[in-house]
Amino acid sequence: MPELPEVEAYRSLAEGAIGRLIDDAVATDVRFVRGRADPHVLCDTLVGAKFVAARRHGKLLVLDVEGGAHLGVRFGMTGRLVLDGTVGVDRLVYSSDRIEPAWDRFVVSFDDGGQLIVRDPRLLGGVELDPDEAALGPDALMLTPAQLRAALASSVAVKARLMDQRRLAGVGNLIADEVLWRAGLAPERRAGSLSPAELRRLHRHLRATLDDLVARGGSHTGDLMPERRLDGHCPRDGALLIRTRIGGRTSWWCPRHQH
DNA sequence: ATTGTGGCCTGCCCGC
DNA sequence: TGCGGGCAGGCCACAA
Repeated sequence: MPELPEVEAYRSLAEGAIGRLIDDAVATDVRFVRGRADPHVLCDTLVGAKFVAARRHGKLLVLDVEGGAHLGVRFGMTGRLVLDGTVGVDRLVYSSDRIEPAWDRFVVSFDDGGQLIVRDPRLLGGVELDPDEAALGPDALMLTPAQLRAALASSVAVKARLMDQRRLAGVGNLIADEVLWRAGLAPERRAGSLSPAELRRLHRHLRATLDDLVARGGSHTGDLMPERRLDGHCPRDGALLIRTRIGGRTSWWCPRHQH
């Protein structure tokens, strides 16, 4: 599902929309428009303007609009970005590869005939005018060791804390499992109980894993991913993986080397 | 303030 | 062959 690597790919794709005159914007399903702004106001803000930048903050894509407005795009777990017919990410776990016109929830048309489309079979994603970026923690890809330590100052399970977008932004369920597996830390560990050495290890693995998965092209390309299933075994030591529920999410981890 | 829980949304897969 | 139930998880509203 779209975690940081997918949204980074979407951001890169969206750079191709910068500087082009927008002559139409349509929210085909009003439920896809989030936040306080009226759908018509949001669309009217775009028409006649241009995007001037494509940024990413965690899993939030922000398209800066000429004149000072910001268009926030969230992808939920099944959302795709399409620019001029090019899909941002080839394969999306848990989503469908079929093409249904009804799944095009938000369509921006340019005067050159091209289109920027947010496609989402389910409506878990959405677009929002001037999203509250301050509510998001520091981006996981730029996180310093001190910021990680601050984000984990809690008695909550370390995995739940890693996925809390207000503490650090960009880590979802699959990447949280992958990072903790690589770092050898049990997801159930209290976040605040990590020793300085463990914090350092986790920080290194977080950065390395994100770089790795961005390069490989998706959050589902982790080494643990193929074994996140019934009867799955640890790719490192062969132990039978444990399945538990942490922070409301299914978690797979190795009881032999994750402590 | 912090933390936990349930609901939203719907394609897909499994068992009957 | 069709059908219904359960599952997937990002995000938000709400409760304690």
